[in-house]
Amino acid sequence: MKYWLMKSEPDAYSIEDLERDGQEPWDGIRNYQARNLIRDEMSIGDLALFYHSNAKPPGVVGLMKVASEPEPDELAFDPKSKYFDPKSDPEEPRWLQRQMEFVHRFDQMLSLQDMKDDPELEGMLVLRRGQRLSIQPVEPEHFHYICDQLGWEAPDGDR
DNA sequence: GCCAACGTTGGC
DNA sequence: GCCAACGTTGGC
Repeated sequence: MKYWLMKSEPDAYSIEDLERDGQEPWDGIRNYQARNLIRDEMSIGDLALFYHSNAKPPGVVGLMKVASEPEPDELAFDPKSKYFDPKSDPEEPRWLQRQMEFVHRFDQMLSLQDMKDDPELEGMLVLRRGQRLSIQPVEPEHFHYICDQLGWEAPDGDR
């Protein structure tokens, strides 16, 4: 199993929204590096940290898991969508999404500042200045450490 | 609102 | 293939 960190602006889609919806297509990815990760590297059942970006403060707020194989991102075909991409051919979709399933909302957020202040989390991509990738791989040690900090115990088999 | 860090585009 | 211009992300 691999571990991920996935960003969303809470104004657009928050952990509260995912808790309510249960499952949501993670669409609107328009970066090739992120697309390649969801296409090639993710597997069903992988766990992801839900990260609120552009928030006050930004940070990790919950957990979700990958709940589908890659699917075409239909927004790319919709001229009315802000994610419309005329270069994405429905016969060979350029942009992909995964269904993401709600797992847990932490009682407390682990803010970006908290993470920067913790030497245990040194090296995490999200801490790199100017790092904009909206889907990032997370080291298992970092993932489990964060869950421990937030009082969430992984089910048997997750570690 | 500012700006650093990139990714993308397009002229050449 | 190079690179300048431009656009976006996202912390602050």
